[in-house]
Amino acid sequence: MAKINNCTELLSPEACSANLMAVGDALYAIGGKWKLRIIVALKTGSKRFNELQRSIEGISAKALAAELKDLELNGFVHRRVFTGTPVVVSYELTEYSGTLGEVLDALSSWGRMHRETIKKSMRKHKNPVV
Amino acid sequence: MAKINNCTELLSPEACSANLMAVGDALYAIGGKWKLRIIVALKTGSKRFNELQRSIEGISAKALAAELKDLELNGFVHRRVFTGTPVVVSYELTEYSGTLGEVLDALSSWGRMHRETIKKSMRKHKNPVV
DNA sequence: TATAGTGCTTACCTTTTGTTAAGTGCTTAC
DNA sequence: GTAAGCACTTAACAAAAGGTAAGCACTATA
Repeated sequence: MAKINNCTELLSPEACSANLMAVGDALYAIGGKWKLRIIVALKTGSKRFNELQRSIEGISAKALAAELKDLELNGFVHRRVFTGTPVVVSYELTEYSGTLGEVLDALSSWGRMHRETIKKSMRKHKNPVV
Repeated sequence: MAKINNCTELLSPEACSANLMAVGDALYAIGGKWKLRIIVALKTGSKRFNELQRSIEGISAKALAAELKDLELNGFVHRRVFTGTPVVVSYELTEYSGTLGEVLDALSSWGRMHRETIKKSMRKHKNPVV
């Protein structure tokens, strides 16, 4: 009610366009449907291809392969091949992907909060969809 | 070198799938190419439609209109109509979009850092593209 | 002998996302 | 009188993203 909220702090136009560029850069690198999910999934430690696919609901082999290539190219993920039978390939986060810590924390805690908010507003409207 | 980095802190599988869900929820609400940029652009205060379009490089009127509708429906943006000639419509952030503060801060500071990293690695490889 | 698991790749197709260009109806500025 | 600005909307189209199903070459299991 009488709470001072962040959105009342106005940004200067210069700070705004600098932020727009920074957010644009970030989205360019880690935007899209899958990249952040893959990184989150790898936070439990290294995973093999099929293991990853099983832990990320809804991703196809094609999408996973393409995203992993991209993430490797951009230095977020390290691909390690164990020759043997069968050949095993494991993926793990690089040190650089550790710089995403704050982003991931902010995003996941916001996601949790948002889900609660939605649930509450559904109860309020007595409209229990699904 | 000997720095302890975040990515060595492993998550338990349960925490991981909870995080996957939370990040998924967040991406569902604010993912995509434009939503966060629009919110950032509105952090300078309310803006009219064409003003917004000018400040967000590359967005078309159709995309902007669609995203604004979505943002309004989900409670991030408030649409205010001033009847008169010509009719003026202004968009501003709601209090709820203030909850995205940490996400936006984390994302934009990471974006800045990432741009510097890329620039440095380009200098290192003596490959000054563009 | 057949099935499933290993890590992908390929061809084909659908869905999503986005663009451009035009138009609407009204007004003010040149 | 004509152009431009206001806030969009629509149609037609193109590009990007992503899904499905099959296949590869091999092995362990039933």
